[in-house]
Amino acid sequence: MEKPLDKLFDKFLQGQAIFRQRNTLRPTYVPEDLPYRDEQMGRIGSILGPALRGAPPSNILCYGKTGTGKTVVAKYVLKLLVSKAEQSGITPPLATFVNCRIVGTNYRVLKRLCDQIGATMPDGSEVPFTGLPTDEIRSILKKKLDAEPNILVVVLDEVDSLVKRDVNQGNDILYSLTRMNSELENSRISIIGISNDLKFKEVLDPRVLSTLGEEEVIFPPYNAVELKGILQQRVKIAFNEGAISDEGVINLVGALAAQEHGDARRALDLLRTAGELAERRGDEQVSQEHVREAQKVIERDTITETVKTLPLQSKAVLFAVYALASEGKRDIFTGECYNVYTEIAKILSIDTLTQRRISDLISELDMLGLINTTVISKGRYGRTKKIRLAIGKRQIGTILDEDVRLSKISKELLA
DNA sequence: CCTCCACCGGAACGTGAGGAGT
DNA sequence: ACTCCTCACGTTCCGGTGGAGG
Repeated sequence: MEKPLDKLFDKFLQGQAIFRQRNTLRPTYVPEDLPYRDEQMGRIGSILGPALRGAPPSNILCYGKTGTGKTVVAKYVLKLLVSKAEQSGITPPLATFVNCRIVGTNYRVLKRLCDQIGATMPDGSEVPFTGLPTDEIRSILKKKLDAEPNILVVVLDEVDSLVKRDVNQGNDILYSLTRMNSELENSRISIIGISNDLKFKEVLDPRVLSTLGEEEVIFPPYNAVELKGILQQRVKIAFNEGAISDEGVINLVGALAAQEHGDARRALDLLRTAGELAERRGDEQVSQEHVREAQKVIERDTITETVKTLPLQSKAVLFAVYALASEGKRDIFTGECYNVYTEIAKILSIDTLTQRRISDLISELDMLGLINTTVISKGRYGRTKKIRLAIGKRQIGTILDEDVRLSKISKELLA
């Protein structure tokens, strides 16, 4: 126990730790330069450029899957724009950033904007979290903006989640923001919407779309070569020299992430986890072995997370599958699963749902990748779904056991 | 070739919680 | 305080179906 720890601390003392700047591998980090996104940066830059001359830029919609650099490019260009304006002695545009997945409502979006541009209540205090009519906070924002000529650039990250949560409300927010322009005398607002969902446009109100979607910028996924380039760049700043054992490590990370539809965030996450793993073990270098291990860790973590956050009914269904699998059954049919589920529900004293509903829950578990199902016909003996656990029994068992309600019955049932 | 099992999965409807408007 | 909507979650009802066995 003492020895490896001793060794580990020694490493830190000698400054031989693996990381130089771990934070540069986190998704929030904006690097000095962004490879392979010249085209997108160019587009956004040329659209925002007029802001330097005091002219309002068009609104922009950015599309692309997760980890394709949308957010980071937006941040990067804005940062540059602001600093350029400052250098030239021009009032810089007000750059604000709102993540719509976290800040989910009309009011809170406005509140965030007020905070970021320093709009306050008439008495100078901060805008309250709640309690004001939405109209009022809107006019506070307007007043502050119009006090002097400003250009406000609003980045709405993950706008699609806004509309997904509530189509009407989402459209309302966007509509009220775009419309605010015509109510302002001195200032202008321009919006950069960022969306993961390519179909996002379809559910958008046409009035909103016509103003919001003036310009569109597409972010394609990175391919394996590009991912490798990005990794190489980050490795230089994130890790100490020689901390990566060989070229193969980066290639492997790149290849694994490329399989995940070119998600750079995943790639960097994988690299960081691999580094942390190596560090924790007191190894001097990150090897391919660490990367593979890290892949497993990440996978396991996401599975654990999805199972944990499952509603109790779904857990009960999963438990039923697990119980049957533990009895050595490889293939489980809906009927059997339902019977066991009924037992479990009884013991848990929760409502016993109908088979129809359970059938849907089973499909959901399939979508989440926790089980695999195929519809098969057993001829004379009917048509049903063949269910299999998609993950290790051991892992499912331990996670389900963490739920107090289920851990009680696991003994009862297996007895 | 037909039958008929045991479920699939679509559709319409019921219910209660939570928000927005008034 | 009140009504009106919308949603998520469930239920009921039911037509549909691949293929083993007659």
